[in-house]
This record gives sequence, C-alpha cells and structure tokens, in this order.
Amino acid sequence: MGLSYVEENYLKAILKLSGAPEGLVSTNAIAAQLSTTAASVTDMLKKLSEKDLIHYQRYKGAALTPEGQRIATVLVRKHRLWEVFLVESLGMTWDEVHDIAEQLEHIQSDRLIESLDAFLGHPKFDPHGDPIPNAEGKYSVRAQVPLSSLTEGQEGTVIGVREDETAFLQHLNEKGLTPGKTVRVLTKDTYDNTLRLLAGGRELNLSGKAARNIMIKVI
Amino acid sequence: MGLSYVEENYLKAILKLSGAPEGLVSTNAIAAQLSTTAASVTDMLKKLSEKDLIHYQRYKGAALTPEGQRIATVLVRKHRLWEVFLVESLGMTWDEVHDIAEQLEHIQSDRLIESLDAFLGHPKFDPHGDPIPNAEGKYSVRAQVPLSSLTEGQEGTVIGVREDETAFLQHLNEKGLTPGKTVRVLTKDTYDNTLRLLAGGRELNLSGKAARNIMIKVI
DNA sequence: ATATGTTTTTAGACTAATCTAAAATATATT
DNA sequence: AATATATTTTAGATTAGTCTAAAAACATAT
Repeated sequence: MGLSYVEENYLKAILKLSGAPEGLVSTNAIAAQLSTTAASVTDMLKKLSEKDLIHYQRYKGAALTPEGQRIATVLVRKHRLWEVFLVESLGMTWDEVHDIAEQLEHIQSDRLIESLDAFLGHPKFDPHGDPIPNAEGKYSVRAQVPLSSLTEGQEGTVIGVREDETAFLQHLNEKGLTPGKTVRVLTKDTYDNTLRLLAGGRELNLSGKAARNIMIKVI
Repeated sequence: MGLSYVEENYLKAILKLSGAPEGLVSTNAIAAQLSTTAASVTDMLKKLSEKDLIHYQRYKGAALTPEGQRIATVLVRKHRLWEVFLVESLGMTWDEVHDIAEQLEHIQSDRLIESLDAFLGHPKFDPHGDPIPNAEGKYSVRAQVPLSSLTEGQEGTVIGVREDETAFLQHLNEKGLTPGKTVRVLTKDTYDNTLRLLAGGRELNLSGKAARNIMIKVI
C-alpha cells in the first residue's frame, strides 16, 4: 500500500528538480540530489514507473504523474508544517530544523498532519518563507513573505499577520506596524533573529517570533 | 553509529518482556511480541550481542546490557513524550496515538526530544498513566493497583491501562473509562469477577479480564 | 535413561536498496 | 558523417532483514 521511505525521497527529489524548466528530470540530476549513484536511480525509476507514479522512458528522463505529484506535494506539506512546529512551538532555530523535518515528513498519519495544521493555525508559509501547500495540494501565491525572511536592507509593505491574536495585534499597533505601512530592515541579529527596523520614520526592534507572523509584500 | 529502526524495536521488545521476572527473555517471546519468526529473532540476537547491547547465550535467552537498557529506555521516553504531545497539544484521543508514537519514537535528535519535553512542561506520566523516564532514565513511581483488586464500595481514579491494544483502548473510551475519571465499584460477581461500576454518573458492567488491565489510584 | 515434544538454531533462499564496472545510447565536435 | 565524450542502463555482487524447512538442543514424562 504505502510507499517506502526511500521511494518517497525519490518522488520528493523529482518534484524539487522539475521546478523551473517544464522538462524531464535526468538520472544524474536525481543521483546528485540524493547523493547516490546513477545506477541506483535507474533501478528506482523503473520501479516508480511500474507503480505509475512517474512517466519514464529510458535514456530520456522522468516526470511525475498526477498521483506522483500528489504524493510528493503531501511530503512537502508535512515537511514545512513540521518546520513551523519546530521553530514556533519548540523554539528551535531555522537552521537546525531541516534535518529533523526530513525525518518527520515520513510519519504516516493523515489525522496527525491535519491536527498539527490546525494546532499551528493553518500557516501558509514555513519559517524560511516557503509556501505550505494545503490539504488539496494548492500553494498560496508567493506575493507575500514573512518579515522574518527579509535580509538587511530589504524593504516592503505590511500586508497582514498570520495569527490574529488580539494581544499580538495590539502589540503591532503600538509599534506602528499596521497594514500598508512601509518597513525597511536595518540589521538582523545573527543569533536570535531580532530585527532592527525603520517604519513610519522611526526605528524599532522586533523579535524574530513576531517577525515570522507579519506578512510583507517586497517592493 | 546509530541503530536501525529494526534494531531499536528489538531492544524495546526485550525491555518490555524483561519486566517482572528478572530472568532471560526467550527467543519465542520476542518473536511473538514483534510478530516475526524465531529464526529472524535468533539472527538479530547475534547481531545485538555482537554490538554489546544484549547478553546472549544460544538456547538460553537474552538480557539487555546497561547500554542496551539505556537505549531502550530513551525509546520509551520518546514514545511517551510524543503521546503526551499528541493528546494534550493536538487533541487526539488516547486510543489513536499509540501507532503514531510508535513511528515518532524513532526520530533521531537529542535536541528535539529535550525541546519537546520542555514544551510539554516535563510531564511525569503519559496519557495511559505510564511513567515517563527522565533524561537520565529514571522513572517516577505512582501507587497503582488493578481495578480488579478493588472491593465493593471502593473508589479510585483511572490512571491508565496495562496493555495498550488499540481495540481495548477504544472499548474503554466508549465506556468512558479514560485517565482521570473516577470510578466506584458497586458490585462484584463472586463467580466471574464481573464488575458493576459507577463512572461519570452512569452505571456500566466490566468483565474481570478488562478490569485486570485497568490501573487505578485508590482514593 | 530413553522416548517424546517443544524450543531454538542453522541452512538456504528471497526482497529492497545499494554499489562498481562494463556495455549501450545519446550528444557534441570536428 | 565519423569519432570522441558524456550520460544512462545493464550485469552482477553486497548488505539488512526476513522467511521456510530441517537439524540440534533442551525439557519432560514415563
């Protein structure tokens, strides 16, 4: 029924590599992505093709079928939801969560992932600013990124917040970080990601946690 | 370096089976516990012995070494912490979390498990009432007796169950016999030890067999 | 103490995933 | 177009974990 850990990783690699150019993914590209050999990839491509998860013609390359794409997208969804949990709930740093999420994304339970999604407040973006596909596999458009993903010198306008907790909104009101306002990142602390901002003509500090909940449209 | 998923499951099975009688665990007992064959168990016992995680003499049986016990106890710690998270944070029911925790316990990251422990407030018991060993492997104790040992008129609170079979937990959920609930023994059948209970304001019957698997803290 | 029955181990085979080395195919160059 | 180079596939071997069937060890009963 379910796929193995390894099969899942191949599907995710193919999804990642079929990003920009709408062509076929090569054997070597997959081998490099997964740090394995071309021979191993060929074997697996045959197997995934047999299961109708990819279209594959030898010497040509591979592309996900609709079903393969669905499965790979669920993996991306799980990976990014777990990253949000690790950073926002457990307080881990964005650079240490990837390897753990890489393991957690293989946990099998639909109920679990939907409960986690609800617990986190149905986030649309992960701590790196990447969009989280919803349960139907649809991505939010990347017109907006969390303020926390901006680098020093970048500028944008506040679109809104991710979680509309009253206390949090009041906090932002006091700082003048309301929708429509323009903000510029002056400095970003390398340890705790606290931001020094220029907004409405005055400078202010903002915690990394708060910055993650403020959505920005980059100018 | 690290152990495989399978090796970890063998260590956990041996820890579970070396519970009461301080003797050796038999090959057949492990095979039954893991739903595998005796031949497979023999192979693995040799391997674990080679790694100094168990003491093993052929035809005699196996017992954990201090290092094997340490690893198995960490697994129990992880399993139970995840169960607390699934029930208390995600709002899942105690009968559906076991299989998910069975997967989550194999996630490798010391930082993760200590962060999770802190996030949950360093719980001492899991949703089934079983104690959670701390980072040093020490368990908290709690005075508990099986429900079957109560006499007519005695009262207590449900702490947990002895066997965590999903079907059994669901059965208890339907009857409202979940951890924290108060129960009073109304009558006890002298022949088959069937109990007539008062729990959550309503009366219900419970077989002697089921009662032996429910742990109670007497008031 | 010998026969019977149970438990455990060994022997040999299978699957999934991997590798190296060689062969086949595709691509690029002149 | 012929040849050189790069990519991909095949062939064959390896490892971890599993299985069935047969042999070996142990336990028990008469």
